Amino acid sequence: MKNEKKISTPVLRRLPKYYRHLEELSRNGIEKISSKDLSKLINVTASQIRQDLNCFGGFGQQGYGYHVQTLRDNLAEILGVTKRYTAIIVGVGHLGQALANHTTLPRSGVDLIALFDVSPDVVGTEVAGLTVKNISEVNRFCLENHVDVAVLTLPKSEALPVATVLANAGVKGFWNFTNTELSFSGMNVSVENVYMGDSLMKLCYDVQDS
Amino acid sequence: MKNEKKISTPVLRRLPKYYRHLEELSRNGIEKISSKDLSKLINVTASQIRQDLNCFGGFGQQGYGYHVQTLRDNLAEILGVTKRYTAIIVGVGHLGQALANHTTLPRSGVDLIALFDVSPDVVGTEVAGLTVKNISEVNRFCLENHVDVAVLTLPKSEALPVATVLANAGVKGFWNFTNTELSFSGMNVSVENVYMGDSLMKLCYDVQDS
DNA sequence: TAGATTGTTAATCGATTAACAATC
DNA sequence: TAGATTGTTAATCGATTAACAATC
Repeated sequence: MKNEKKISTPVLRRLPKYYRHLEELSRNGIEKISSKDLSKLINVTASQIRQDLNCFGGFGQQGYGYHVQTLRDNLAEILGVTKRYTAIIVGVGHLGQALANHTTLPRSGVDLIALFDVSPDVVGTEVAGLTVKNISEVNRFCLENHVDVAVLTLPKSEALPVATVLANAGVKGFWNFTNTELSFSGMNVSVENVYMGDSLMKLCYDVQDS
Repeated sequence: MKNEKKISTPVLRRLPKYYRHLEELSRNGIEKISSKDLSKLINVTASQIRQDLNCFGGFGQQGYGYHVQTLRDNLAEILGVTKRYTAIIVGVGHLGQALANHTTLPRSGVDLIALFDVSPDVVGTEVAGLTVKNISEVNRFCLENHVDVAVLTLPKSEALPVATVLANAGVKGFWNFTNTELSFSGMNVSVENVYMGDSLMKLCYDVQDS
């Protein structure tokens, strides 16, 4: 749908960061910013910022810099944050509940429309304004409703079987907190893994001999 | 304290992944594995696995492969997972509570010893077996107790000021969930940022035109 | 016009992959 | 010994940085 030039992952991973900072600048009423000033602010070289942004076209103006609001809006557009997505959370433990109540989902344009769990202790309770459904209903739910994204916050062992069901029922993206390598051969499904434990281990490594 | 050869970040970031999989292999009673087989399992080239591991010394054996348990133990040692760390959580909202109750901390050898918050609704309540303390006590607490790591799950605006206090009180590592660029000039403090929102945006990007 | 700063090309750097000799 | 697979060097690839001409 967009510019057919393939964007590299490193570039893509930096876009949200740019967007975050531009949002803040915009909120603070800053009108323009040069790649040099932005560079200082976010710890990325000016050269890289310009290089990255130019993957998507010339958003700046020579001799002036970048118009903050315009650039922010363009990034929002590119990232697809302006679109609406629907999501379900599968596994309503502590983490699932936290994400249900967090601002992260809505801030990316993602509407939470249902939560699922196995445990009778949780099913039927209300979380983030929604009644938690039984996992047994998840397949039908996804077939009957358009679900873009599934947030996987369930036990490791259940991750792959459940995700397979969901992918077959039309779910296009998985936000995966289960520390499992998911793979859907040739199914045009996106997976974004969040390995919180890995991040903590890296921190422990850094801390241990300091 | 360890081999002085500086290890590159990309390598370091893969180690937890290796460790995770070796743990699982070990749990499943697998005794040996070749870089080739491991490669298939975790989606990293065999060449890279060997290259990475050799940063730390020869853990394998020609013609045989790697002894799973030995390699796992070595990685645990390198990552520092066998050591004990103490941690506090600052900001006991949904995410803070989730992390307090999660297995992530203990699995890296991190003991949660205190939680802090500002809100009178939360202070004094019990979370994960600990009574939430008032944030006003955090400075003294860190001076009086050895605190290795602070988990930052508080509002963005409070992140930097609070972290500065903590760093001055001897905290060596920050597991930062606040979407803020923390920086401590020349203070030998490690920061590990978890940008969950960025990850979700990347997912939205991938999903949008599929 | 002069100054600033982009867009973009070229140079550098580092990370990944390939290849193979060493060796179990 | 022959087969397998590592440890390690060399080749490739890609990403980052530097430089500068274009231009506002």
